[in-house]
Amino acid sequence: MSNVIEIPFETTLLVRDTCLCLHVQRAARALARRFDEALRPLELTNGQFSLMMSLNRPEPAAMGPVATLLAIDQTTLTAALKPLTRRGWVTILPNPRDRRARLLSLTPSGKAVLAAAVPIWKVTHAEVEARLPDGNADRLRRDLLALS
Amino acid sequence: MSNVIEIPFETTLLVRDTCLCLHVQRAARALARRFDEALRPLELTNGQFSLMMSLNRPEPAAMGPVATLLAIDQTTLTAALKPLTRRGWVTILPNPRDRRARLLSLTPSGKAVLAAAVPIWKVTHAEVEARLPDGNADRLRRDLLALS
DNA sequence: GACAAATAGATTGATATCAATATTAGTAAA
DNA sequence: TTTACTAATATTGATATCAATCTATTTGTC
Repeated sequence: MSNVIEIPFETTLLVRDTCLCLHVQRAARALARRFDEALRPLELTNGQFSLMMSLNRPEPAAMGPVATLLAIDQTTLTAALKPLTRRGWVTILPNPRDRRARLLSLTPSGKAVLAAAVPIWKVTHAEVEARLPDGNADRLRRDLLALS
Repeated sequence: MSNVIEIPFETTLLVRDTCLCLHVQRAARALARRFDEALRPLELTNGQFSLMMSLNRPEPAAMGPVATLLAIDQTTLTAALKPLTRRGWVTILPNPRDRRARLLSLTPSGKAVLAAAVPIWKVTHAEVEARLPDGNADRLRRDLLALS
C-alpha cells in the first residue's frame, strides 16, 4: 500500500497567496534588481549603496551598530566590506580605545561614488514609491519596521 | 586644496529612514532568519520551503513559471534545486513534449518534509502577522505585490 | 591581580543571488 | 530545408547570507 503524504493544493494556494515571508522576499529581490540595475553604471549594488551610506557619519562607525542597522549578520558585514576596501572606497582601521573593534570610514573616492549614487537613488526611489497603490509609503515603512 | 565631496548627513538620515529598498531588504532578512530558525529541525530554509510548496501541484511544473512565481532568476532556481534533488526531495525529469524543458516534482519524502513544515509555517506566520501594527496583513501584501 | 564571563570581529562551509554567456531545441520564414 | 530567431535551461564567476566556531580583548568579580 502507498502511504504518500499529500499536501492539499489549497494549502499551496494559501501559502502562495498569504505568506508574508514569501511576499517580502519577492519584493526584496525585485527591488534589489531594480536598484542594482540603476546603480550599475557606478558598479555599485543596492546593498553596497546602503552600507556605504550608513558609513557616512561625522565619526567612524564600529561594525556592530552598522550590522544592526542593516539587519545583517556581523559575518555578512565582514564579507561585504571586502570588495569595498579592495576598491578603496572604505577603510578599516583599528580602534585605539578598544583593540577588538574596527572603525569604518568612507574614503574620498568612496564619498565621490556615493555622491554620484544619490541622484540615481532619488529617481529610482521616486519611481518605486509611485507604484504603491495609494501612495502611502509611510504606512508600508511602518509595517516593514514592525517585521524587522 | 582638498576637493573631497561630502554628502550631507541629512541625506544619510533621509536614505536610512525612507529607502523602501533598504526597508524591504531588512524585513526580508529578519523574516528569513525567523522562518529559517523555525524550520531548522527539518533542515529546511524559508526559500526551500517556498520553492517546494510551489512544486506541490497536480501536474509537474516547468522551471520558468516557478522562477517567475518566486521572483527569482532562472539561474537561481537551477542552483536552488541542487540541494533538494541531492536530498531526494525533488526530481527533475525531461519533458517529452519539449526536450529543452524540465519537469519538477516533489518526491514522497519531499512531500513528507513539506507536510511536516506546514504546521511550523502556520505557527510562525501567525506570530509574524501578530506583529503588524494594526493587523492589516492584506494591505501589506498588496503593497508588496505592487513592488514585485 | 587572577579568572570567568562577555564582547568584537574573523574564518569556514553551505546555500542564495544575479549578470554574462553558452548550449540545446523548437519555430518560423525564405 | 536551410537559416534565422526565439525559448528553456545550464555554467561560471562574483557577491550576499548565515550558522558554527575561533581568537583576541575587555569587563566584572573576588
